[in-house]
Amino acid sequence: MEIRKKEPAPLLVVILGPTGIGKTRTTIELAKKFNTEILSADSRQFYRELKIGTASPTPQELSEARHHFTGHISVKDYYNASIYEVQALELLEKLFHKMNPVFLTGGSGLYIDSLCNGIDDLPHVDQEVRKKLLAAYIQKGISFLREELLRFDPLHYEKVDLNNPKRILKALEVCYITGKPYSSFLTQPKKERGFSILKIGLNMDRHELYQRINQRVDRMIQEGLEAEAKSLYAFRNLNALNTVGYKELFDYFDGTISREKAIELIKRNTRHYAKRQLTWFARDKEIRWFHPSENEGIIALIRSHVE
RNA sequence: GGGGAGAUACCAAAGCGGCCAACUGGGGCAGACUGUAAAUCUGCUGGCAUAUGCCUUCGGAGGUUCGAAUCCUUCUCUCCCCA
Repeated sequence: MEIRKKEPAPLLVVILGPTGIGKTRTTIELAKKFNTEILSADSRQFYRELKIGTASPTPQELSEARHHFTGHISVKDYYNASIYEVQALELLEKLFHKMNPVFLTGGSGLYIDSLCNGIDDLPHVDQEVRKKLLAAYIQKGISFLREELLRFDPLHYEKVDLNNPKRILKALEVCYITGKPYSSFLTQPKKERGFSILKIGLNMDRHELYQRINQRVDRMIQEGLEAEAKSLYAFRNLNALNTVGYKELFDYFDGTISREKAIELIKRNTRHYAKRQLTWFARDKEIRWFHPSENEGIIALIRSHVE
């Protein structure tokens, strides 16, 4: 029998890193070089109404390389990492027929992970159940959530952060809907993907990064972030607007804080966010780290993986 | 020139004789995180030590006291009011 040479698996190159590090620019250059396209893994650039404040790729940048998952949904839509996993996987399969590698870039660790490793299947959210739970929490406090969780899912109770209402709320939601413990839906094994993955992390000296972030916020203000936020003020209670760059300006519009204070807070909160991203990425040992200026090294590494 | 208020750790700000290495907030640092994640949550933050602990701090210098960030004297500086 003839042994056929196995088709090499297509490659997904993930360009990740903290906000403001220069992922967009770097990835566009790479996409041009490899004549391919880009998927975004930035949970806020998904929203088409959010442009300036999320540093979404500009029309000019979009014309340089084809992007996916930027502005594909509205702030009014419900979305999560699982939906993203399904959609991104579907798209990737199509793209790999025509090109290789394909780039993925963004800073949302959870979304990157759910595409790379998979995320467990959970029942769909029931808005009614969710509302009731939230109301109960607001009325009775977190101790109520803890008691409920202990009753419905003692296993998960042992593991969750009992100070974090969001975590408990999510778990209870699933318990209520299915009548089964939330933890029973959590199956550790990593999902197999039909492509290989190369993770490239971009990072630099912390002070340098923070300076870039501060400057970028000033630029956003110059580019009209305030007007953008104003136009979205009506949606301020939506989760998608619970976003750095918008929530602070909403407070300013309310008269709670000064304009200067709002800008200062945007800078600080962006810095905090960048740190959280770095903490998330730090535990992923597969990431190969580079300074954004190390183009040659990055290209060489990708080449060696594409063959 | 006269009168008053104050100087506390990176910043702001409590403490006003022992329970103070010093409340609290901010900032900074570190961390957790399987679903609206740019969200949500946690810890540390004078130095050394795994820790009991030890060492150096509350503008400077003296003093009172068993014991001071806290009381007294004095010096320096800041702020406010009247000239």
